[in-house]
Amino acid sequence: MLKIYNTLTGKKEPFEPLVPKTVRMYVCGVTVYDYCHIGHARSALVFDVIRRYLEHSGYTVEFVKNFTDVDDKIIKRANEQGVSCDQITAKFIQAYYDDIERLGVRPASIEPKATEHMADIVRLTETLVAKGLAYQVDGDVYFEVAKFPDYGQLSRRRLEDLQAGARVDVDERKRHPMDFALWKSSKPGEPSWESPWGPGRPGWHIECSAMSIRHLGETFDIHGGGMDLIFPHHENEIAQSCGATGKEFARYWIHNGFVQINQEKMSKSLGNFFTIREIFEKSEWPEAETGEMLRYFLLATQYRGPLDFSDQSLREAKNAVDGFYDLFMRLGESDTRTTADKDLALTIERCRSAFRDAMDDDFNTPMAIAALQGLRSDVNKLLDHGLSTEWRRTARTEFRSLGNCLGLFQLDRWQFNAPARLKGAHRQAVLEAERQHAQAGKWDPSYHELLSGRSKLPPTERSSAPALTDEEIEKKLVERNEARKQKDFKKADEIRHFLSSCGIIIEDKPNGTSRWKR
RNA sequence: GGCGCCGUACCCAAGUGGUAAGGGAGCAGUCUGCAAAACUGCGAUGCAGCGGUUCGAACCCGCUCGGCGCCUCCA
Repeated sequence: MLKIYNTLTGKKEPFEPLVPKTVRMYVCGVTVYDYCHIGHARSALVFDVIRRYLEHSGYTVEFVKNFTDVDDKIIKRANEQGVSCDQITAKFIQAYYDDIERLGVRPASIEPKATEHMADIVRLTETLVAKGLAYQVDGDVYFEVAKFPDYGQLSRRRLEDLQAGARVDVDERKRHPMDFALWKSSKPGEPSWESPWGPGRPGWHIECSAMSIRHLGETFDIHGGGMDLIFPHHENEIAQSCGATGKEFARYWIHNGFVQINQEKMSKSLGNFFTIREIFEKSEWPEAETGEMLRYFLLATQYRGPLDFSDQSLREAKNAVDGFYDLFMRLGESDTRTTADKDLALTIERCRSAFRDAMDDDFNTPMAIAALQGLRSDVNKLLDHGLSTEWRRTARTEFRSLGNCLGLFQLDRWQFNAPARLKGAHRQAVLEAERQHAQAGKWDPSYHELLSGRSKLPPTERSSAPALTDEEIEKKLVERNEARKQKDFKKADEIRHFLSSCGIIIEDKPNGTSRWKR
């Protein structure tokens, strides 16, 4: 039984959708005026995983995630850059897709834009005015919070506690300081739409009410977003939507915690800000591996808690994922032994059950990952005892299936954290091999720093090392194993060190053959 | 001033009343020509501190300390 922590009640509650087997879910996407940072990534990822798990659990998920493409910040940005609002929003919507795709976030079922729902927005505003919950002042329309008795239920605030005007000047025309704009008259040069109150544009919150009601109905199951949206955004959405329809709006409210840097919220004013594309640009690993590493990192913390971002945590995540792909490599090899075959089914069943328990408990991804780690360890043991090719395939399939809920373990090839794994005498030998290559002018010696333990995400210098093709590597491997057979270990080691200095790790198998990895 | 969150081993991180999951890093060992992988073992008598409730508390209550967020735009 799935339980979800509901912000509205402050409790974990059993989840029962309004319509059996179907979940209708709305998530506040982004306001498109800038590149996405890791915080946006976390939010997108959290709800992507929730959606995936609901589907895995047998639900059909109608998942709506919006773009807010009319907004003060967009107008401001457009004016700064001397371009139109459309140009700004088009650019950053595309950037959003680019970034989020690299993280393996699946597109929502419907991704509506505010600008495409003006009729809905105007109609909703008219309804609120007609019901006496909103009033017009000049060309603006405000929602009157005092007319909505439940105002503050989501954020657990009383109207009297809200010290409006403490940090910003109160508009004298408003009846209550907390009244908020549904419709704003537009100044010359600003984007505007016709309305009964004159040309204008929607306020910040109304578009989400309009779009969610349009695509999911007046009452739906899940509404989500970042913690910071609880107030005022979601509070106001509830007031508008319930006020207009007289019905319950969203039934379960889910909010994800912040990404922090050194215990502080990321923000532009603090300058502690990482965009998604920045992470990819700085990563020393290929795109797919970087995406999965980031994903693992973001899911290794429960979605409601704060999450501190650091290079070290990111590297730890990479190492952890490497461990899984080490296993997948073994699972890809054939074996005729069958000793452990009979135990695999039970092992898998245990993991499935633990995984389900974890995810059912308010999407506890760290616990779910622990279950997968358990399976990794168990399967490695079975592999030592002897697992047939067929059952190896079964095990790999299981990792794919469960991993798919988290968006992990879908890759066929994986580039390992090779240089970081080298230790001791071997590392010295590799450094020496590399030094010789550098002297011979083969590649940039700055690669040294990569090998000798760097602490920051380095600029990608790997590209300056000789890139060997698979065929070249295979050829070297044959050469080396021939040497080993002849007991010419000096030559064998030279080849090993050469390959290591190119970022290739060789692992010898008991039968005299070897596997390699990047 | 109001509302709320966080503090668990070297690091990350579960656990929210029944006697501290998991991972990463580290150390030791098995295996191995070397190396890597894998496996085995080690690692918090204690969960910021102090009180209280309880047969029993990391979990409940109170206070204190430290850090953070929201109340203006923000994932």
